Amino acid sequence: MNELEKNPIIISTHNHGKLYFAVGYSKNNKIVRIALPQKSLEEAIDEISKYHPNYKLSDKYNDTANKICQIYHGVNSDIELDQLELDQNNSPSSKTTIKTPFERDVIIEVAKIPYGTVKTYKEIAKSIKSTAYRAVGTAIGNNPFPIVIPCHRVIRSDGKIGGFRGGTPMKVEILKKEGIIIEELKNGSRIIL
DNA sequence: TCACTGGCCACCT
DNA sequence: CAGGTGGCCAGTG
Repeated sequence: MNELEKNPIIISTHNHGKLYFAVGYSKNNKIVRIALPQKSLEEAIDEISKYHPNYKLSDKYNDTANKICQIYHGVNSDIELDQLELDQNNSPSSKTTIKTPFERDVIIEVAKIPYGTVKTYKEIAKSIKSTAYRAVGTAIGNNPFPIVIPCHRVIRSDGKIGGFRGGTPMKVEILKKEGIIIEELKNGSRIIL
């Protein structure tokens, strides 16, 4: 048990229409986890508390939660990487934010994808000098910072959308809001490059 | 150590 | 284009 384990994280939330957003902060002012939008406040909080059961609610970081909401809705904005806790040694929970160097490399690479553009899982793998395409997908699936780390901008090599923790439809929705043209096919949607 | 499991890829009908 | 198959490779238990 490290010292941080005793300290609760702080969860702030934001509501927009029927969607609830939540963000978890460690004591040293770093984001440790972000929740994809949920249909209720409880669910949004739970998305974070299940990884960090020791938490307190606060409005301290409501502005961040609001910003995450805006990014979700296609506003071209970003949150600096240094606001995120990317060091697995600093995790306030035994369920760490980023578990391995591989995951960290993937997350950092995905962070570089500009607004309104996409990259493939294969390209991400190549960028980090790896051929582990599938592992890249898994790592992105475990991304603790959805929306802020734009995992929705990573698609399959054949142009199809690929998976998303919040469901492929949500991924499609965010991409459309960023201005990406998507054609509907019988067996799923496809990006028009 | 071993057997699985994936937000995948390439190739084949 | 739509399915199916084998092959990858990092994590997990």
